[in-house]
Amino acid sequence: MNNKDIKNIPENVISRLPKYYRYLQSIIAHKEKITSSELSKYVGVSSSLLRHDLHYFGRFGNKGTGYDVKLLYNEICNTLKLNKTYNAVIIGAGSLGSAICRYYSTRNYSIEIKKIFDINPKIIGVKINNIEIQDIDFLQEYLDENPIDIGIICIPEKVSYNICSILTQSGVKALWNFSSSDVNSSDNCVIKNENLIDSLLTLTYRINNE
Amino acid sequence: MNNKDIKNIPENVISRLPKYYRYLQSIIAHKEKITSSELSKYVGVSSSLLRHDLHYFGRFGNKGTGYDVKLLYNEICNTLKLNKTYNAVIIGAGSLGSAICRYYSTRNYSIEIKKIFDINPKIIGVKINNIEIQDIDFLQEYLDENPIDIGIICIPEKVSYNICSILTQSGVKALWNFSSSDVNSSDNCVIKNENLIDSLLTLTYRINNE
DNA sequence: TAGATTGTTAATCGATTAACAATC
DNA sequence: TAGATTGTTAATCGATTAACAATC
Repeated sequence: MNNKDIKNIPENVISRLPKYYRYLQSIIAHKEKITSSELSKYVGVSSSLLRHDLHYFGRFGNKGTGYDVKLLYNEICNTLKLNKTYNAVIIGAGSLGSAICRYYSTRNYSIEIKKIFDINPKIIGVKINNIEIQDIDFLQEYLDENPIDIGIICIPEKVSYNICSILTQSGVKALWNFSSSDVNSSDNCVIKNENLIDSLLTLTYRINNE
Repeated sequence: MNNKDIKNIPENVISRLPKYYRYLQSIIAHKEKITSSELSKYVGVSSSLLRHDLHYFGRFGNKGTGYDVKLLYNEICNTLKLNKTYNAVIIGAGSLGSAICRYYSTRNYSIEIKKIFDINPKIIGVKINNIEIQDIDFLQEYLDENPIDIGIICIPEKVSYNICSILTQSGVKALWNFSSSDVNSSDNCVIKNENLIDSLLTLTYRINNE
């Protein structure tokens, strides 16, 4: 397997890697080996699919005995590129923005929240877990001087379009969008729309039909 | 198409309906007709897929002219069962629980947040958008007396397992789980795991490989 | 060695796209 | 009527599962 093929890996495969990763993380301290059927059971996929997924990236197991937990954990870590730190800013210090700020600033998940930006003068200067809320008017200036990888959008849909343009045009590599209107994908920026309303609406369907 | 077939509709189809629904909602006041190719463009699918999706539920269009916006909106509304109100409780009044409470109590999305439960005595009795925070010790009692459809889990993974059992055994029909450990699916309860860490970890992969 | 489990290909299953007859 | 667009089936594409040789 060489790097040229990396681009062709299906989204579905990528989306399962964090599940494997998190389970391995949770057992790494007290378990040395794990088989594909054990690991797959915890994640809720077939062992065949798990092995098929890993096969995109290399050969990490031992025939007969399974996988070394530490080794497989590190391999998935490398694959997901979690060895470096990603700088992020949150746009919007409302309750959702604050919640996400608290969530990630207290965990160690290779993302570092550098600033929160908001439009409300009353809260500018306030700190959330030692991260300062700054005036949104200084966003452009801040981005010009600081390399930011990820923009986390927690503002209403009506104002999010302009802000997203500023972010993508300033070289931000990914947008994680919690506003209720989807951001269209663009060539130079990875977009992940996290629409909580859509998610809830499928729940109401399933309540009635399962 | 008869109701017996309803159970066999693919998840993928269901997950696109809210996207159609939201776009129709946004134009319902100023647009009367829409074609499959217009609507599909906004949602980011092919027109063929859109028509194929709708075909699972019936025939709502007019050959030659497309779909009546109001009519299609209402049909999707019916399909997703959004005509009734779903009672919900939030477990955990931390920043994420509070954020979700504010989000849904100020919007009109067929879900009604009835109570928030928390373990912290300092905030019990406090109201968020007129919804009271109540002692988690009274959860069982509350559920015995009030029919709740949806439980929204915003507490750490370590305590979420017990709470989820209480909820499912008390007849709650769906769990919307924001804790960082997945809840396993069960026969009598619809589970939707909304793992924000997994979502972020796929973003780091895509930043490096797209 | 015997037993177990991976890595890998082929078979199956399901989802999307293409095509076009029906018809407004 | 002529043009446009749906509804619907068949064709294609992609994802999952099954199977088993390789081998620890």
